[in-house]
Parts: sequence; structure tokens; C-alpha cells
Amino acid sequence: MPELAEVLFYTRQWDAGMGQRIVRVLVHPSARVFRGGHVGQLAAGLTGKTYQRPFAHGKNMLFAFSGGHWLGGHLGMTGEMLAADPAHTPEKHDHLVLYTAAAALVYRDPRMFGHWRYEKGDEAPAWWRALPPEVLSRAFTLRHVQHILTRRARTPLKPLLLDQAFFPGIGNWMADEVLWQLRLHPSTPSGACDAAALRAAVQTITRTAVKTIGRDWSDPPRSWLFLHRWKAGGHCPRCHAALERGEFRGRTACWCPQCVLPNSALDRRVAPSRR
DNA sequence: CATCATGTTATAAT
DNA sequence: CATTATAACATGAT
Repeated sequence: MPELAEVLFYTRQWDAGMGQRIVRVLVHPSARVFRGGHVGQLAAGLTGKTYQRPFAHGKNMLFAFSGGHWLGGHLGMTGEMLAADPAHTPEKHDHLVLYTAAAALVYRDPRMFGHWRYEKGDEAPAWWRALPPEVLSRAFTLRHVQHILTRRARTPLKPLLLDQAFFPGIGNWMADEVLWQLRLHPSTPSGACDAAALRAAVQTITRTAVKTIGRDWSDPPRSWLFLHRWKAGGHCPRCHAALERGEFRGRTACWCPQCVLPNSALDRRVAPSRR
């Protein structure tokens, strides 16, 4: 599920255990989502510590515990966080459960594409501090976006938007939403895209998603592509034309063939880069 | 039974 | 070297 706003929502599900002591740590026997990490150290390190607070950055999560203990997480495709009853009995796909007196903090993930790491240190781990500028941060300047579009001028916009090094937190549905709102075809060469317009669309869509999905899992506006893009047979909420679906770099894209601007390059053989 | 899925990454091929 | 395609990961929903 999880893109930026969903990730933010999930990090907050553990708020029920904020300020609480971890009395017991339970790790799924397969330990698959820990990717070879030392789960014994994780369990021993977090037991007795206090859960302090969550951080979200794009699709990455970081949880701070007292004494300089950190838990980094990524939800993959089907990862989910929830707070359960303190007496929670782990279910089939519960990979990590932190028990406190107030709540059991659960990480659940059927497909196990998510991953978790534990570390100890006075400040947030190096990998966290090295993450690229967030799309709603000050550092996500027009110049920055211009630089990306120039550097990757021939790359189609859809895969560019999915690149976490450039647009952290943007996933498949948000990328389709951005392109649809800009009336751009997913194959539009990045160099042909206006940086200011792209930046504005990415930021307003992110802000609205954070205020709806991120806040209480409510749906973003019905006028968005969001609700209509999921399955084949959907219709454009703007012009009611049948939506089109296709594959780009292994991911499904959905767009409105009617709304797409005529000058947004549909044909990749057409010479792309300019400026 | 076959297909598809809101993600990432290693490896192969160009 | 940079870019792109493909497979792989593992499970559940349709």
C-alpha cells in the first residue's frame, strides 16, 4: 500500500505506545523482514527501553527509543503498522511486536517485502541522514527539480517520478495522479516537462494526501484520479473517457487518453530533449 | 487455475 | 559508464 501519506499514517499507529516501556519484544520465527540483521541484538537492545517517537521520510520510517536505540523500517508492498491490545497474540504475518503496558505495537506484512533494521547510536543512523530532500522540504527547490529534469531529460516522466532518489515517497498512484493532473502522458520525456509545474503538482498532491490519508486514512478528493485508477474499466473523473492502462518499466500506469495534452510526447521516437 | 498488486534490488543486456 | 529490461522476492485478492 504504502506511499508517503500512508507511511506517515502508519508511523503514527504506534503512538499508542509512546512514552511506554517495552516489556517484551517478539520476532517472527522466519525473521525474513530483518534481512540477516541480528534479531537477538534487536530484542535485547529494545527490551526495557522507552518508545520515544516516530519519524517518516518518504517511504522510510525511523523509530526512536531511549538510550540511543533506533529502529528503521520500510513497509515494502504490504507492510502495515498497528497498535493492538497489550495481550495481543501474534498472527500469521506479525513479524515484530513490541509489548508495552498500554498497547502491543505490531508490524504486519504478508508479502514480506518490507525490511527493518536496528541500530544503536547517539544520533539518527547515517543512512537516515543521507536520504534525499523531501518533496515538502525547503531543500526541494525549483532549481533542484530543474536539475533533475535536465539531468534525466530523456527518461520518461513516470519512472522518473518513481525514483526515490529524486521524489522520495512518490509511488505508483501518486505518480499517476501527478501526471494526470498535469495532463501529461506517462511517457513524456522529462526534459519536456516544466519544472515549476511539476514541483507544484507534486507538492499540492502530497499536501492533500497527507491531510486526508495521512491524517485519518480518509480518501483524497473524488475529483482526483486516485479512486478511479485501480482496476481496468475506470473512467476519467474529469472527462469520463475510459482510462487507459499500460506498463512502464515493469509498473502499471493509468492515464486518460482524452485529457492528455496533444503536445505531451506520446511517441518515444520523437526527438525528446530540448531547452 | 491464471493474473495482478500502492516496492525494491540484483543481474543481464544494450 | 549509463540506461533499461527482466527476474526475483512471497502472498492474497479477483
